[in-house]
Amino acid sequence: MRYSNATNFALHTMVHLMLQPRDSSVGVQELAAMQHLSPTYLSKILTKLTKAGLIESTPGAKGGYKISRKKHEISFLDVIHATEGDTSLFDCSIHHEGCLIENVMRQAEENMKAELKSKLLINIAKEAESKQK
Amino acid sequence: MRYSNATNFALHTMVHLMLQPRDSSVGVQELAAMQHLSPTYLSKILTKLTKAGLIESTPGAKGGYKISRKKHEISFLDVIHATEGDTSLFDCSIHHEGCLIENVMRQAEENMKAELKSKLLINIAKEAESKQK
DNA sequence: GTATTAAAGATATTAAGAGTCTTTAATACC
DNA sequence: GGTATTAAAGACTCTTAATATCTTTAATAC
Repeated sequence: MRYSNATNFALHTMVHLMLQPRDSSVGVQELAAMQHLSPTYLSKILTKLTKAGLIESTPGAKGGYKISRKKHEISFLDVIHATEGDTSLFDCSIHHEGCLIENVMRQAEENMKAELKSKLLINIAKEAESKQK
Repeated sequence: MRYSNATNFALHTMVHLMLQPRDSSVGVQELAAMQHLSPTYLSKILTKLTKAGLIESTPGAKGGYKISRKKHEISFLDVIHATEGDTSLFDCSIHHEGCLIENVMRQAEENMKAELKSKLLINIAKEAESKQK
C-alpha cells in the first residue's frame, strides 16, 4: 500500500506554483522538465488539480497553470484527495454494520487525514523559500 | 490506495483464533468457510501470519492454526505488517535528503502507525465475545 | 489566420493484487 | 510401515490499477 507517484508529483508541483510571482502562469513543459516527467503525463495530473480547484489553467498561447485564489488554505489532504480520490484505506466487506475491526481502522485513518488537513502547503513553500536563500 | 483484502481477512482470522479454547488448533478449511474464501487462498495469508510469529501452525492430521503465545501483545500494526509488508506510504524519489514534503507525509504515517500499534486485537476479541452473549 | 497550450480520448505497458492448482513435507493414527 | 490429513511452497492465471504515450480537439494570444 503506497500513495501513487502522481501524488508526489502533484505536491511538488503545487509548492513550485506557490513560489511563482502573482498571476504568472507556468506551462506544463517547464513543470515537467523540472521533475523529469513527460509533459503529457504531468498534464493528466494537473488536470486533476484543476478540477479540484487547487490550480487554475488558461489554455492557448502564453497559457499555463497558476495557483488558485485559495492558495493559503490548501492542505496536503486537498492534494491527496485530488490525485488519489476519496476512498477509504480499509473496507470490511464481511460485516456491513459496526464491524469492530473496521471501526479501529477507520479511526486511525480519520486521525491521519485530520493531520494532513491541518498541514498547509503554503508553509512548506515558505520554508523551502527561506532555505534557498 | 487501500489496504489489501488479505489484511482484512487476516485481522478477522486473528480475532477468531483468539476466541478459541487454549491450545486448540483450527484447520484452514474451517477458517476459510467462515469467511467464504477458498482454503488455498487463505492458506497464503495464514503462512504470512505464521512467519511473522503471530500464529503457530502444526501440519499433519489434527493440525491447523492457533494463536501464538504473544496473544496479549498482538496489535493491529503487527498484522498489517505481516500482510502488507513494511513499506512506507510515501516515498519522495526526487529529493533524497530532507524533502520537506516527505517529512510531513512521514510524520502523519508514523502517527497512524503508532495508533495502530497501540490497539491490541485482544481487546477487539473480548468486545466481540461480550457482544455475542 | 497562425502558433501555442490545456483538455480529452484512445491506447499500450507494467506492476500488484487476487486467486487457483499441484506438489512436497510433516504429523497422527492404525 | 502405510494411510489419511494438513500446512507450505511453487507455478501459474486473471483482473485491476498505475504509469505512460500519442493523437485530436478546443481555447487563447498575437
